[in-house]
Amino acid sequence: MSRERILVCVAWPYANGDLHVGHVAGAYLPADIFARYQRLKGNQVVMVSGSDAHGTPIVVRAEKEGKTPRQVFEYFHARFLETQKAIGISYDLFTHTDTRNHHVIAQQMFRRLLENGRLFKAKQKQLYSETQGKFLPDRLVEGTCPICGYDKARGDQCDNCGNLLDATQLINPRSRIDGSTPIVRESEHYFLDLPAMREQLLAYLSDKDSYWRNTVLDFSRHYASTAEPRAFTRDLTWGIPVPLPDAEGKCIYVWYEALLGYLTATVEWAALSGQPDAWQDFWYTKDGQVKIYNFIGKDNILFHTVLWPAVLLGMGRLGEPWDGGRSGDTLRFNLPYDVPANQYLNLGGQKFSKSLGVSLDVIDLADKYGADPVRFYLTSIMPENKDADWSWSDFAQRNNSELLAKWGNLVQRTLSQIWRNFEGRIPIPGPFNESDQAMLAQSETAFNEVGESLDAVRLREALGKAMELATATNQYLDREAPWKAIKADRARAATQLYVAARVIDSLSILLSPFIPFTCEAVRKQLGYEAPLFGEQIIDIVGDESDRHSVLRYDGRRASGTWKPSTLQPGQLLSGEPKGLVAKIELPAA
RNA sequence: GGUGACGUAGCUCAGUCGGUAGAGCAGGGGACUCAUAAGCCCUUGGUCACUGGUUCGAGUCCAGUCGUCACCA
Repeated sequence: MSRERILVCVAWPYANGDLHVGHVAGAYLPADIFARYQRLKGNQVVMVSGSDAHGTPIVVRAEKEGKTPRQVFEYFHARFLETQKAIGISYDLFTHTDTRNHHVIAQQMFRRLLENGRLFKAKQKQLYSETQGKFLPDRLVEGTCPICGYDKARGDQCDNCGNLLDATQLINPRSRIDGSTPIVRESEHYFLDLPAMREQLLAYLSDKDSYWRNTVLDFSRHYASTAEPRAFTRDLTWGIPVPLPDAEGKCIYVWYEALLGYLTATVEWAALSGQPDAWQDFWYTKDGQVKIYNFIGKDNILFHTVLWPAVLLGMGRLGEPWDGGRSGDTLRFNLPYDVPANQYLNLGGQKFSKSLGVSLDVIDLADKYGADPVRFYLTSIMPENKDADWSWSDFAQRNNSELLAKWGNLVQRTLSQIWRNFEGRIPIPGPFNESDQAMLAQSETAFNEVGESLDAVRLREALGKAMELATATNQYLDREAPWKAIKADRARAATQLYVAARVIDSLSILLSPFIPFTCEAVRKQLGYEAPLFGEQIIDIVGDESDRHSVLRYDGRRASGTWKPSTLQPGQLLSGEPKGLVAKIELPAA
């Protein structure tokens, strides 16, 4: 198997509120499962994301709380780091969009698109506040909805009828800051020339039928074929300034610079790794061995399947300062290989909503129940094809009857017999009979079968296949009954328990992308020293004017490989086996 | 309003090229006892959202209706 390069790009959380399990189920967890699997396969994996630091909602929140936008985003950024570490999302780099690196490259992106004729200037009508002397962002205006008549519609959307609006459509508009009446004024902006790129985009989408999700592809094609120009800049105070002398007060539209984060985070990762050019292996190399995956929620599909490819195509090749002087005219960026977008996770039938208090704090859950029970449940209901719903009783039930009863108990019953009867050492097996061989063979083919589902990013299915092997192992034990054999034929019992332990060893790999903490613990019990995966570290990087905290992955000690167990007879267990998974008892509702 | 997706057992989901529905969990029964009363064996559950159409035959194709969701206007 040749070594592939896999770039796992994960949606950038917007730093104006905490993460909830919906975010985790939708993007971060699937990305992590996939990245862990690819690492086990021996591929070169880089997984990047970061906090989206700019934009109006952060400014609004800051004004409300009497803080600066920077204080707001830094507060949430720090919490994002803790949250994702707690739930075990193994980013190679989780950074943010207010770094010097990101600013520099974002402005370069703008210049490249302009030079390549992909941006053009046009006038746009916007609401302007005379009392404040600035253009008002759409969501800072309210007025009467022209569609339903609701009198508190926001400039971007009416909360009553749900229709999206243009602020200039509002009847009797007023500023949400001071209540004054804004006037309509023209503002000049840059637009991304999507019509000019329709053909190129459709060509990009033309060979995805065999593996893209059907919720993603048709939708994207339709949009690509009809796409109109889209604003690329905004009148904003908190963002990355348009790098032109006549563009005072204008910033790059937050959406685009956040997308660019996939590239800039890879660049930053490379620099932090001491191989400043290594990012090019992922974004430039055209050897057919690079695959870029974008893990996102369904609301972001078009941005990733159409707009981001358009930007990448539009940049064509890179100029200074990040191409190392190596790029030629024919080079262009690699585009996303797959965009396995998930649907939404709801909570008790309701959408997650910070303002309505419909939320589940991830750190809380991880503290209370452990990361793996949460990961296990979220994977088994992962909204791959349709919206899913978090249910507390289902969470407890799946934990107790599947994670604990099937997997945890399998480990416990096997290891405790070994501990008690074989002095805590993996027993030395005799000859394998047909039943033993079938059991071992099943555990070996499971690597292909589970791997096939993981490669196709069908994670629920992959977990299901791995759990089938756990069931088969329980069946093997019941069939063989080593607790009986131990009385009559100790050598036979040794073989049976060896086989079971070896399959458990394999299972600890097969399940590890999903429930890494539990699997690491099993391996420790089995007597292994080296961990399967590396460690996540919260780190402070950058020089004085660019200091920022990030989440990194240190994979130096990682030893896991996606291969069947070769468990050594005689290996000493680490101690008396004790339960891996706690039972979840919910208070009666 | 436009585009697209989804709606299958109490719950979570499979159903490939159309041939009167499957799994796991829950529920019911049983034999065992190594194990966190877990595991194993057997088993009860479905007008496949609705209405029409094509077909010898449709969960599976077509049209429409309803419901849910996302994006776009």
